[in-house]
Amino acid sequence: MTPDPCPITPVVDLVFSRWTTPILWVLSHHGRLRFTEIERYLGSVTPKVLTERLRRLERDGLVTRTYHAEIPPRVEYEITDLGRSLSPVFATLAEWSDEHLPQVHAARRAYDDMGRP
Amino acid sequence: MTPDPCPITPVVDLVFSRWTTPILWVLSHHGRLRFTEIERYLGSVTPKVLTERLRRLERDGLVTRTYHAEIPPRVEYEITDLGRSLSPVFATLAEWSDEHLPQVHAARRAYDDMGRP
DNA sequence: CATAGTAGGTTCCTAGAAGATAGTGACTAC
DNA sequence: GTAGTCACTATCTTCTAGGAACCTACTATG
Repeated sequence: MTPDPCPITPVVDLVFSRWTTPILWVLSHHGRLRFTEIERYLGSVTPKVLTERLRRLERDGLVTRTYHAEIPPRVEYEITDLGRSLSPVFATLAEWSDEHLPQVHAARRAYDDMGRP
Repeated sequence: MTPDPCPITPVVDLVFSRWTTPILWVLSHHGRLRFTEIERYLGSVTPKVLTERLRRLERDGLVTRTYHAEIPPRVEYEITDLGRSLSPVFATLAEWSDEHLPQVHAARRAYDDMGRP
């Protein structure tokens, strides 16, 4: 009984699952990066999760993975045109954030101060 | 060591956690709704999770909750102006979806067909 | 009188995802 | 021969979303 499901749910699952936006962000701002470089930029992600996310982004066509069979191995990740096409979405979101995020924080303070000790 | 964290992460956590977009969607398209009406529109959400999400949206100032002390009780939820201000974000996202989602599906098919049996 | 139904939840329990920790292979530098 | 590099995997623990059942306080039905 879902007569009117939200039409953007598929995109939300695609683009806004955990770690995907930070990964796309660093790749779009620093170009081609190696695994450990992404890891360092993100700061707190574990290799297991980062591998999972990158594999998924690769499968979805948002990043490319280039493996160089050297010792030690070298793998480079790069954002694709499809991934870059998301930038208007991120821009709109950043704009909303600048304009309205303070209101959210104010609402939270008001809610927390109201009879919930 | 996060010299350049993704600036939209706070908004992503706010707006794109599980069930929040569908909830905002039905509230923006059907106006003032009761708990069970939202439940029916979403179809597969459990009351526990729906309560949690609505409380959080209320705290963040994106929806209002109006309690009528009747028997049986009646509670109405409505989207706020702050919540409505997100519609450009959703519109950009819907647009991207229309234009690029097929490419994502094509990328997935290509990836799955390529040597991963 | 005894069920059954109603609205808006809560309580308890389980399954799956995220996260923390340690290890691997094949080399190089000290 | 010990330590370090890189891109991961393997294993364990925690955390959260989800499922099923129950609650209050009433009304309507048989």
